[in-house]
Amino acid sequence: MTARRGTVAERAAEILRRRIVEGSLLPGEQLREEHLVGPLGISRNTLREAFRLLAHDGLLVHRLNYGVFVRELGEADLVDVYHMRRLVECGTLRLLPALDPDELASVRESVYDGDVAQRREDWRALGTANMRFHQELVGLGGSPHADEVVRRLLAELRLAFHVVGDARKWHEPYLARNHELLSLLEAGQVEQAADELQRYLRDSEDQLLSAYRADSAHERGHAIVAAPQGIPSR
Amino acid sequence: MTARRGTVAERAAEILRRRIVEGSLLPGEQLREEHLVGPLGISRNTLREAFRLLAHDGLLVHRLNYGVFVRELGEADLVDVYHMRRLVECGTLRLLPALDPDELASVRESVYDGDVAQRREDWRALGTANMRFHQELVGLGGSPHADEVVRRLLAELRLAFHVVGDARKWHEPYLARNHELLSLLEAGQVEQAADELQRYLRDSEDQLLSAYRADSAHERGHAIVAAPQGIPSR
DNA sequence: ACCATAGGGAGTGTTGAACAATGCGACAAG
DNA sequence: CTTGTCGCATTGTTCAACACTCCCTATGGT
Repeated sequence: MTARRGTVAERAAEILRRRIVEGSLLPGEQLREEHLVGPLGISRNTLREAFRLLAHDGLLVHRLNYGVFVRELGEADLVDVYHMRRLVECGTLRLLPALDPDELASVRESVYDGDVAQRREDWRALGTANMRFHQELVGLGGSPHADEVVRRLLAELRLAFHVVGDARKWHEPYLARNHELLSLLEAGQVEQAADELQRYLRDSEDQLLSAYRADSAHERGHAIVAAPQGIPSR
Repeated sequence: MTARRGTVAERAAEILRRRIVEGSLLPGEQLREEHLVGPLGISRNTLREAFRLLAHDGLLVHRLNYGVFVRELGEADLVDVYHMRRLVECGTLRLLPALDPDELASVRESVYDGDVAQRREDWRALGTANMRFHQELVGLGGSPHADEVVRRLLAELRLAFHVVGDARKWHEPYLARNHELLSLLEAGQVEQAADELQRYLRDSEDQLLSAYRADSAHERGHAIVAAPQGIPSR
């Protein structure tokens, strides 16, 4: 019947992860244990274990004795995610040794998946392919730790992408740059690839951040951010 | 009574973490639930939660339906840890903006702690101070993700240090280099500091790896190791 | 001696219910 | 508008029992 590899908690976590990534569960939303135990068909203890797995990926946050909530990414979080991505992704490329052409197979494949998605106008798939591209890029380094960190960073990023919506706008412009990065790697020019990736990530960050600011600007109607001290609020 | 902040599971995890770091629990050793539930005075579910926390830090590994074990670091793991440390620590230093002298306070303090420990010939404390030095170094970058990653890496390293024993030999030579790094930072020469840290970490890795090889050489009678071609190290 | 294979058993995985502990929010008082 | 208190909903933790899986060993065949 259902896939039976891994523990029940892992499978439950996978279901919840999908709901979060696809937007069925929105950032800030609370996940109540009693409301999920029934539909998922698992016990409370197992559900709590699934919560921990997702919290470990940064998708959920625990508030002691109050509940678990879908993580909300603030601007500072976004900046940190991109800071870390530049550190790990660019650093990995820079330290890359000469690589056989077939080592690039999985990278090439993810770019190809992006092409297909674009032709099909399947923007969600394009986003997924784009994420996988970066994952495979880091995978070239062969470092389990780096893989793990990037996996986590990309998972968090999906929270942000969902806030600003419109997957096409965010991912389509970068498909061409993925091609360019791939070409540079195939030519063995890792330094230039790293530099290009640096610009790439900075552009992506800028774009996302300005969208974030525009979004939060018209969203808060009253909550003035830093009310000047001493002045009566009305 | 006992400190009551945080959950019971977190406190239990802290106890176990200390036992692992201090060597009361050796790498490869199995932690059986029934044998720990009593002495820790907690229930099985809570203990399992503590296990998850430590597994997340890389100190324990789960084997499905078989048990949890204290993580054993192989050579490949060590290489990966240092690879990642160079990526994050050196990268952080390189991207550091001009910093106020008092931002270096905590770094200075950790170096000072190392001096004190050396005078007292408390080699365990010297090791701790050394670890904290690197943690504070990365802390200068102000990146929560980087902090978290380095915390994890250093926790794993303690496993390796315990295997080869003799804390003095591993930490004392680096105290002077900590001073040098601090001086470079105080002078605002972040690039040179990053370069020095690069050499620093490479030396540390080499030293630890050769000790590892010497150790495993007379320990294994037959099990030939397939030379781990994991991380491209140079 | 070597390899494959079928139990046995130890220990984890999961459940469900019960009780304890705590933070939140509403309401009341200054 | 702030401060303080109280009730309650929700989580934190415990406990006992059962189901399930994998490791190990012994058995049999070659």
